[in-house]
Amino acid sequence: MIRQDLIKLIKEAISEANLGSHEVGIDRPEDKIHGDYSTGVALKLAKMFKMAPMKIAENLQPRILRLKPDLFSKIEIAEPGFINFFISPSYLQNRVKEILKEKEKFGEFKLGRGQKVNIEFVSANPTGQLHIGNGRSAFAGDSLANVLEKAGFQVVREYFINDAKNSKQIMEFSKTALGRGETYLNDYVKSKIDGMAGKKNLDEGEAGYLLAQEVQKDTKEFLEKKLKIRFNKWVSEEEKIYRKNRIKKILDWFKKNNLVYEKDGALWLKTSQFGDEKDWVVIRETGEPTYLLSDIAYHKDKFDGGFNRVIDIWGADHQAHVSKMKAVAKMLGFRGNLDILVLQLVTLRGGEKMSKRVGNIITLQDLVDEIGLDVARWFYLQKSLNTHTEIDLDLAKEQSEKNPVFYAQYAHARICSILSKFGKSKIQNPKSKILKLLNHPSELSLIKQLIRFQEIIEDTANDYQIQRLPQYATDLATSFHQFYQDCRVISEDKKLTQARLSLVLAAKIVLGNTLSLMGISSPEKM
RNA sequence: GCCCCUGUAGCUUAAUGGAUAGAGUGCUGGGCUUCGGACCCAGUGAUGAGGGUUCGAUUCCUUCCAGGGGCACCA
Repeated sequence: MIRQDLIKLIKEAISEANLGSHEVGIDRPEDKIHGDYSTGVALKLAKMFKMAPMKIAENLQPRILRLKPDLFSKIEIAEPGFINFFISPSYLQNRVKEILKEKEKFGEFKLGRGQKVNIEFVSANPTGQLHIGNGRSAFAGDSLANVLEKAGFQVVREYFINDAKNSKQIMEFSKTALGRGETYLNDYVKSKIDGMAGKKNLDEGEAGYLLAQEVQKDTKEFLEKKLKIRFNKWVSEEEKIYRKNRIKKILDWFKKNNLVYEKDGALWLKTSQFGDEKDWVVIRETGEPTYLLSDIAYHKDKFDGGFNRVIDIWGADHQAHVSKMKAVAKMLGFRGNLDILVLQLVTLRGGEKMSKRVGNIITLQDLVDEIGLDVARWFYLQKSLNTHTEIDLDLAKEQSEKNPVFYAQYAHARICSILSKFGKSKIQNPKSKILKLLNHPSELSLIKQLIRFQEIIEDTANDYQIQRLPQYATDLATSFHQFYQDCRVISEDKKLTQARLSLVLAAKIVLGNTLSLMGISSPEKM
């Protein structure tokens, strides 16, 4: 990958110049006159060595160029001490060959090689249909998992089902199931209860549990069939945590290690000794375990699973739970990273919080039916996860004609149209000599955009900022549309036609890859 | 009261401490005898307020203002 190559070269040059070793940051300047890539490392070194930054940049510039002259068309120095890299056309032209060779594997790399990631998302309470808030977790989690896989991680996608019979939630759900209460009751739940006729004589925990199973069956089908999101692992709290005595085991371990104490008739966990602000109750006065305890028992399994990263995607209402689990991870001696993503709220235009407990809900299904899966996924992904987002259903639908998703898809359809017009079978494998013909600025900037795909994967796998994907898809589509405008692909010039077809094919591969990471279709026609 | 997230063009928003803050939408004006005009090009227009750190701050620190979320022996 070019960015990693650059970092390596710059580090070599720094050490050659006896300036020690230093972290090197690479930027992608917005203005083309500052090159394709740049570094401000001379400015940093200047401070350390108390030297003029321009002097350092002037020292490094020829060294870097000498290390790999073919990579650059030039390297410039700019005030107050930037080193700007201009990538040579021949390097870029050869990347087209690389993309065509690697096809859908292009962009995969070894960042995560040999590393395992567990990512848990959605995990909605099994007391009703998914709502528009769950959509954020579903789409963000799915895309993030896709990116991590692309980055070489072995990824386990997990869904936790909150269905313990002795939980208050399922108890309440039982009352509703048996007609003794109205918690969680709505038309959908009512239809599920009606379907359970004949099982009226169940005890309270059992009735809610069975009803939850019915709901969960629908949710699973909705996720897999309609949203096309797959999970590797479905963990039922009732079956995996309670039936297998996980609670008792973890409790015994806490007791043995003196991590719990009794107070006011309840049992408290010493989370404050591990960085949390206070201790929390794990066993109630009534003798029942709290949600925290069962969540600990659940996470213990994840922590013991040999994962380098455990990622939890939670709604904003779980924010207070973050510091607890972080403390617990330390307590249990988890050596990997526990990354908890707290998603900010998705609300309606009116501002009412989406909840199964109030009426007037909009389900995720309704939303997807209304605006389409592709538009919905793009809509959710394009905003930073920690921004509170407001959905105006009418507006989302109204704007769908102008949604950027169509802009990106249109580029893909155009590509397919060109390829089929020429005849796919007549496209030859590109030779370097032919690819040298790709010299138009629009051709070269399209290639630059294509190889950026690897950087997108790397950055997103590290910082989880998935809004980068739709952003990139838009940038890539723009580069393609510009190229299309400036460079006629199929022409009398047979060699140039072949060269440009190769580039078009490469664009199809990368754009298709990007859309598929987002779970968005790549139409051949629109 | 304490903790978390957010405040950027009219609207929706982007930006690992980098150079002239980037898009979409809106509005104004241009562009196809030829591969899809759902396109391209140009113009318009923004960092809530004040301090601080830095060669450089949308980004880090701090005070304030505004919105949202959380602070349970709920999940």
